[in-house]
Amino acid sequence: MVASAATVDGVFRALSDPTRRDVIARLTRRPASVSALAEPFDMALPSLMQHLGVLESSGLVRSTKTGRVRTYRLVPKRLQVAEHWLAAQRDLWERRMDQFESFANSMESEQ
Amino acid sequence: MVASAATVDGVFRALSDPTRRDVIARLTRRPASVSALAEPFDMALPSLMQHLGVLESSGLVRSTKTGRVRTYRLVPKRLQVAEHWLAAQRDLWERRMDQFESFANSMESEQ
DNA sequence: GATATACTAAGGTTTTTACCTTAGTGAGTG
DNA sequence: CACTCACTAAGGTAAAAACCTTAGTATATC
Repeated sequence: MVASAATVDGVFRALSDPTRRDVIARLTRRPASVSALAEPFDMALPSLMQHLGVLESSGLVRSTKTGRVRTYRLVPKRLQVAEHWLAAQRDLWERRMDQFESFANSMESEQ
Repeated sequence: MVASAATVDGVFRALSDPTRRDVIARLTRRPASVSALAEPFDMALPSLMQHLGVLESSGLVRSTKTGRVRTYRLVPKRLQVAEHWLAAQRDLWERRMDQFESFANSMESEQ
């Protein structure tokens, strides 16, 4: 389950904006309509909708329209794309630290 | 240990580019000079250096110069800024699932 | 059926990004 | 001390991002 570079790009890019992270954080709690999501921001509605577009095209969020209300919900699986990439780096880093430690230990035991 | 929005922005932004993620991945293994980092890319050196600048100003990476060689190394702690944000979302999401489950269970037991 | 509500479409501006080229500078090397 | 090597400085271009305003278009509601 290795996400393509473009997918990872999109996810990290989407998360690099504080407005969008705030939207994600709120959708983590519950689904919400466009206007509910827009309410706390001092921003024109179309601007916020652009952010929603970025989130949706990154796959972090999905929306459906019922009547005149469009409801957004989180796609938690998509957050894993970022989590996995970070976990892979951590793993490598820890291996490196282990190597370094065993090297340091072998130096010590040779004295 | 809550990172400021600007800090989180910078980290996610830095990770949103495949060239920069590749640099990070390589620095996770070992420190490297500018030219070593640039070598695999089909990109003019100054362009790659711009990426290194972005990484360094996000705090994900640190550099020191010895003689004419500048060496870059990872700052693994900075990756945690992203990990922590994601973990917080996962935590909230899981709480929500728990609530949903206990709600579903209580519905069931009322039948 | 008029009015309000919840988006959506279109298009404009400013800033930032991601590249480039060309031209240095300072540190090693023969 | 000329030359190469590893960066660095400066500045230029094209595309994308993040806002905005203004003007729709469907649903609901009275």
